[in-house]
Amino acid sequence: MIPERSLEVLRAIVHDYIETNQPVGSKSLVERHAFGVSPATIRNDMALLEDEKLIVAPHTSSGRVPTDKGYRLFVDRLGEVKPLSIPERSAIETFMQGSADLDEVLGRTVRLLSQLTNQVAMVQYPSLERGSVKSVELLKVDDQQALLILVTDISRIQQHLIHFDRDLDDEFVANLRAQMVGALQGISLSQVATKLEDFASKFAVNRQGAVNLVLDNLLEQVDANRQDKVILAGTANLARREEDFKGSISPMLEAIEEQVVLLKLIQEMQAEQHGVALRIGIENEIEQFSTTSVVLSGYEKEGAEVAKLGVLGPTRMDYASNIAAVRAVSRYLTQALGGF
Amino acid sequence: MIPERSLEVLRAIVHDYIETNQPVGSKSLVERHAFGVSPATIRNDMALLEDEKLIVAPHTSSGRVPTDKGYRLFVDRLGEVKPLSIPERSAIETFMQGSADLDEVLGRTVRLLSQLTNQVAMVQYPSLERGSVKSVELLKVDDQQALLILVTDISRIQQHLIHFDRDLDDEFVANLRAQMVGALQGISLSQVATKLEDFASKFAVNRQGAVNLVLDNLLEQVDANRQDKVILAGTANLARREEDFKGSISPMLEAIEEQVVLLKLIQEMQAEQHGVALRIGIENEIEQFSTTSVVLSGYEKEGAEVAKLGVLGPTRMDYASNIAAVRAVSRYLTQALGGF
DNA sequence: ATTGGCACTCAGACAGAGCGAGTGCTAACG
DNA sequence: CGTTAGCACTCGCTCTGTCTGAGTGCCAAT
Repeated sequence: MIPERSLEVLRAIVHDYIETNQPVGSKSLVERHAFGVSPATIRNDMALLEDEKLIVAPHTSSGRVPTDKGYRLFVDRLGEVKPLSIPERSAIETFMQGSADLDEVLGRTVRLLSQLTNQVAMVQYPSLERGSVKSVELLKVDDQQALLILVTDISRIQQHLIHFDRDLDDEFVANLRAQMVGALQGISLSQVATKLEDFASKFAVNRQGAVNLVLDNLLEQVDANRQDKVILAGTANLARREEDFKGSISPMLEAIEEQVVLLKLIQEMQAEQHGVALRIGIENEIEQFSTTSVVLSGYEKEGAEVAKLGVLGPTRMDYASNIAAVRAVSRYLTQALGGF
Repeated sequence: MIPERSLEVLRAIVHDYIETNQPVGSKSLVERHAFGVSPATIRNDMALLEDEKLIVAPHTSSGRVPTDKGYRLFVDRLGEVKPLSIPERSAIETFMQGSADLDEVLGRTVRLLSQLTNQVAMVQYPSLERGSVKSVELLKVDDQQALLILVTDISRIQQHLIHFDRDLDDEFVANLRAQMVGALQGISLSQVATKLEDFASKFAVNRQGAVNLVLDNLLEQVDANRQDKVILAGTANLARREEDFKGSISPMLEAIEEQVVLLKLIQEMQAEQHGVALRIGIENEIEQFSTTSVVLSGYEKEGAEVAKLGVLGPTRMDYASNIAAVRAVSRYLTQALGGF
């Protein structure tokens, strides 16, 4: 429906606007891109694009700026994904090297991603919905305290110190531990709650208080696994590109600080093409993000997607390279997680 | 040396400027504060204060603004610490309630402090320089992996998963664990390294590789304890008060994201009066913070200061209430830590 | 020491002019 | 019929000049 050349014009507008941050006019357009036609012709095309709400003029008789819809068309049909440069690739590789535990890997990943894109980067912790219990431990630390440890199969380890109101005896601790291991080892996290229902009844009545205390803690840890978490890096990049956001950036900073908001956002977004999910400006239902775009991609562990990672920045962003970066980093992360 | 009334004038200037964010002039000053003298008199006093570099006129013939030196004199000699309001106190108390482990307590604390002050709040993790080993555990997780756990007396718990290149046998693990517990339990963190020097030689030669792997991990954890960490909240408050910062806020956001910079800052600052350390504007040697003030206070565990907490904001901040808030929160935190 | 008076300064608000980039329309062209 | 040149027009910017008001410093009088 929209003629080929008009689409080329749109591509050129998006390109130039991202580069210069100025509304782009017909004349400069023909100067910078060899269209082989005159400005007047381009103007006709631009009028068409404006009718389609793909571009808009900030004020009468100024150049045009892509709308959210324009960006959308651009990424869906026009933007090739820029492959990463060699230095970028090697940066990723050195960054990922020699990381040990999950926290560290994810921490590095998020910083890497923010450096690569100059945007705010976010990495969601693996959801352990489908995870399973690898091992449970109960360690007596001193007379009234014990450490409960839960290791899941994605090598996430959590521990929690439990205070008892009576002294613990070794035998009881050992017994309780053995029972828990027996009941839980290998089962999936979602089944833990049901599996533990009658658990306390196996113990002497005067012990049940302590047993339940431990079980409550355990369930809390399982729940903490289910309830996701996001880490961020590069918040300063928001401020650096403040001109790109209409109003002030403080509502956005606030929203970003709210885990809940971010998680909701991440939850809602589903991958489109290239295995990448993208929301542009107003497409985000969240009001604070109406001038930002979000690029997300899932990453995997043992063939199954466990969580997402991506960047958040102004709608006027370099989609081609950001999408490429997010995709590449998610692949490297998947690869790194394979090692666990 | 500076007459009493001139100091009163300075106090009034600081007060009004903090409130209005406008350079304050002689006329409005006599209107808002019952000095009982005419504007002309105040002008003489202001000229004096200007000679002393306590205030400065942004441009010829405008009102005056306190200099960093002026703020300094203000807090040192003039500002009474505002006691917190009842709602504020109860907010602190409910906030602190029902927190379990250290991470959670500190997390709540930092958010509380940022809400209370409307500034960027920071809480340093307890330095374990003087901490000691409460217990060490080594748990076999599967054939080739074991979990090394270090519990210190401030109830900070760290764990790390170790991969071995050969299968582990239970006996070896139990033995190694017992040896480590025997050697380390109760000794201070700073002594761990020396204590372990000859440790590996007690084991069979073909085991020493594995032993050293574990020991290296352990030392790493001890080191991680020494190397401090800071958590932040309320970064959005920076953006909200952007007018207060000369240039852009992005260099500051960057500096804040750099743990190293913050830690250096915290390290350098020493408590002055009221048990609170204060750096105003240019007093911070760190360039990015030359338009910000930092209020810090130590918090304690078992009578000894273990780390610091505080806020960071524009030099034009309400020192009286911020100092009060930092002090109060640090006390409540000290109290909360007593429970561990 | 304090005060009233006065001349002076300067940032900020306001208005008008000129510029220039860019547009939409129309008529001519291949 | 798509393309183009020409042209009148629009409107945001920038520059300039003017005015205003808050505020100052100084001086002579109290």
